[in-house]
Amino acid sequence: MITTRFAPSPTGYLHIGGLRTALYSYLWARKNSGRFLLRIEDTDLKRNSQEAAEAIEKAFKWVKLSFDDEVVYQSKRFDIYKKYIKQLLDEKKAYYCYMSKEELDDLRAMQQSKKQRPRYDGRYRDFKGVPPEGIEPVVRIKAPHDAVISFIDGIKGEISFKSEDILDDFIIARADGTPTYNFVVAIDDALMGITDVIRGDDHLSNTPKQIVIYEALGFKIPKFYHVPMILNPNGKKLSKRDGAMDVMEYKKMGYLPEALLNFLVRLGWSHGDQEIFSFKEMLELFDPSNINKSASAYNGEKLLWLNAHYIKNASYERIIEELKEFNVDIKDHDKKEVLVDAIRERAKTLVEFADMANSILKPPKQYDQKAVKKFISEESLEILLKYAAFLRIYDKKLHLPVDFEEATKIFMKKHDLKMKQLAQPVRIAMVGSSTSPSVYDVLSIVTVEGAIDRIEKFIKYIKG
RNA sequence: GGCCCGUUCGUCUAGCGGUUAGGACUCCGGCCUCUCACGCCGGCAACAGGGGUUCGAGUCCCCUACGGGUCACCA
Repeated sequence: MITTRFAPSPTGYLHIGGLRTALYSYLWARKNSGRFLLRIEDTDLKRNSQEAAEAIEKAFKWVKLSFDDEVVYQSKRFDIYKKYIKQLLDEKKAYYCYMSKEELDDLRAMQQSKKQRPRYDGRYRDFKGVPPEGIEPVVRIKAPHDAVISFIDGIKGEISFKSEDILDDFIIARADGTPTYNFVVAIDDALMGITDVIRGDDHLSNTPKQIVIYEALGFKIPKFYHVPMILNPNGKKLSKRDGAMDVMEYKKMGYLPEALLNFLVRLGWSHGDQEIFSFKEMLELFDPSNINKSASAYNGEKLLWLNAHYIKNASYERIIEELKEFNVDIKDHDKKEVLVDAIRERAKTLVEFADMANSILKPPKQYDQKAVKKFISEESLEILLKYAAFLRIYDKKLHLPVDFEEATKIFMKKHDLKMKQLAQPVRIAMVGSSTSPSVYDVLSIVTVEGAIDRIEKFIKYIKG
């Protein structure tokens, strides 16, 4: 069975890079009928994690990714880590180091001045003497000396490090007794039964350290997949300054979660030429072995296009429900289907959708001056007046867009008018601008009574 | 700086020794049309550079350049 995990440190929100690796982990586990777990990496007691963890879970709820089992908080597992620290100490695989922070800093400074790689010199590795007074020791692990640590990365292939290049006897427990990151990650991944670790490739160089822990403790080493980072549109590292790092921001901006997920799954992964993936298809087709080796730049245009696609194809119920979040409630409107269909082809986000809906639902507060100048004349006002009178006669028979279309054709024929001559003035009177969905759709939603009101109001405005 | 990883249109990518290097987004034309969109048709646009290996290289190897990651008693 495959078990994967998402292990964020609680920084306050879930960002899109995190969501992507989480999605990959989720897909891979669920595709194989395995488990997908959440672990909060909050060993640094200075930070508060409860709120952050809740924010993260809220974001996952929005995109409908779910976790198995209980959420694991590292801050609640210190007893477990202590046990393993003791074990390593007892087995002489780790040792107390009494070097003070100042001494360490001095050592590092000296090494750097000699252009050497800063590293612990192992002075307490085989220390047998009397420990210095007044120093709380840290615990260091005995890292192998002349070894090559290599593993097969599921994305990048074989990766190997020489221990002399990257390893020293790194700290596994701080002076205050709390364990450090690379130590707890290895322990938790092992104890939680994680078989496949899918994470950002910024962790690539942590991997050999974690392998040292796995080996010291006799744990089975999982399969690693190091996913390349997401870059901003300029090809630089994605940061808060690029905006919309927080997944929940996308909700506020009117994105559908399936669009975000589709966007993210395709960023760095592909299945031939396919662009659109339903959740079911992702589950069927995803395989981490064809994740790209190189970083991908974030391209908002494509996300917008995907969002438009999902809006176009969403059910009425879905859109009506989503629109409530943006203060548009058309659940009881008798022309709600006409309205949704009129807008779904035009709106790229739910925010735009709501704006467009309001522009039809509510009488215009102002009229676009350019449009008025271009399309409104004495003659067109005359036409509008006649059209209003005409609509009044047909009143009871006009409901659906086709009703308006048929009636309007009669009107145009009677007055020898072209569609263009009528449509633009009507449009301006209805919504205040020269762009909108089909006038028949608008008329149907506005109703005859509303249309007459708007025409009268518009004429009053022009004359007045 | 050491170590590690990467490099196909502007962007996301297909390609797994023989292709007119394909698709998608963006952009530009055209069609449709009551406007705006949608849709449809068409177009612009790429193998970082240099050496090898091979009958043949975007695909394999090496070097260079460029980009990124990482080197904590942070995670």
